[in-house]
Amino acid sequence: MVVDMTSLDLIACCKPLAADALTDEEASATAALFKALADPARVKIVNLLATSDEPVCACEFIPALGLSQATVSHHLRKLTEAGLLEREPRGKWAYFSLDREAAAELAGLVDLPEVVR
Amino acid sequence: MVVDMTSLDLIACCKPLAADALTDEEASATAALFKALADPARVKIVNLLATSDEPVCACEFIPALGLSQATVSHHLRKLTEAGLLEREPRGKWAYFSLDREAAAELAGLVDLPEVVR
DNA sequence: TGCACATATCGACAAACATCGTTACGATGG
DNA sequence: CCATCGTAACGATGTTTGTCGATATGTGCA
Repeated sequence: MVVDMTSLDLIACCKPLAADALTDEEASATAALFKALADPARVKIVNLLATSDEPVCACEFIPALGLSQATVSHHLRKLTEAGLLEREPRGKWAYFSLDREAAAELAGLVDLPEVVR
Repeated sequence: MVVDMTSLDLIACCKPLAADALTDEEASATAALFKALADPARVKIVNLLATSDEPVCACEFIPALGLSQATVSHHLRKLTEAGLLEREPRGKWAYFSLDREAAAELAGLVDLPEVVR
């Protein structure tokens, strides 16, 4: 996208923005985290895990969410890939728990007050 | 999806989940907020606004994001609809600023420590 | 009034996504 | 070893979403 910059007379409406803006990579990484939570089913999963002090069996989410086993597995995968969940196999069951560190990182992201200077 | 429930011997792997789970409406509302931020361009917009103590002209975002005017307008609309941005027309320009109240609400959402009990 | 400009909206298109039935993988228990 | 059961992966399908060019709307200015 090449723009004709031969004249400078188009700068009229406002002052330059902050110089320390997010890079493409930072913005994409942040968006990926939010994307992992951008679904009601995944919000419920995180909520259920946040209110449980013990890992939760995958089978619990199926009735709790009212979705098929395949769909629940899909959502658990998305959250795990995003780093928000930890997966712990126990025999033939899979137990999931919140990655508290990732949750803290997420909390730091939206903690704007410090960013506001 | 009708399941044969004539016997109860399938309850074996874990204990019941917390009773105070999110409702469908709560989960959807929360997901909608995250969905608004689930895009790198929108993350950048919020970041730029968070680091500016004054409203920012819409035209600033076009070079900052490297996207077309139509696309930038689309993203600003999404964020505004989600309640995260405030739109203020000034003559033929449109100025945007962060809705600090909505940002605080978002911060409260991911502030898990209290939910962890 | 009419032109120039900033922004919003429309229509279209490709990519990503949620959902599910089915199948494959692994572990348990007889 | 075989049958069973829980979970993950595959393939398909309908929906949503990001992107852009073109057009419409609306404002300021000569």
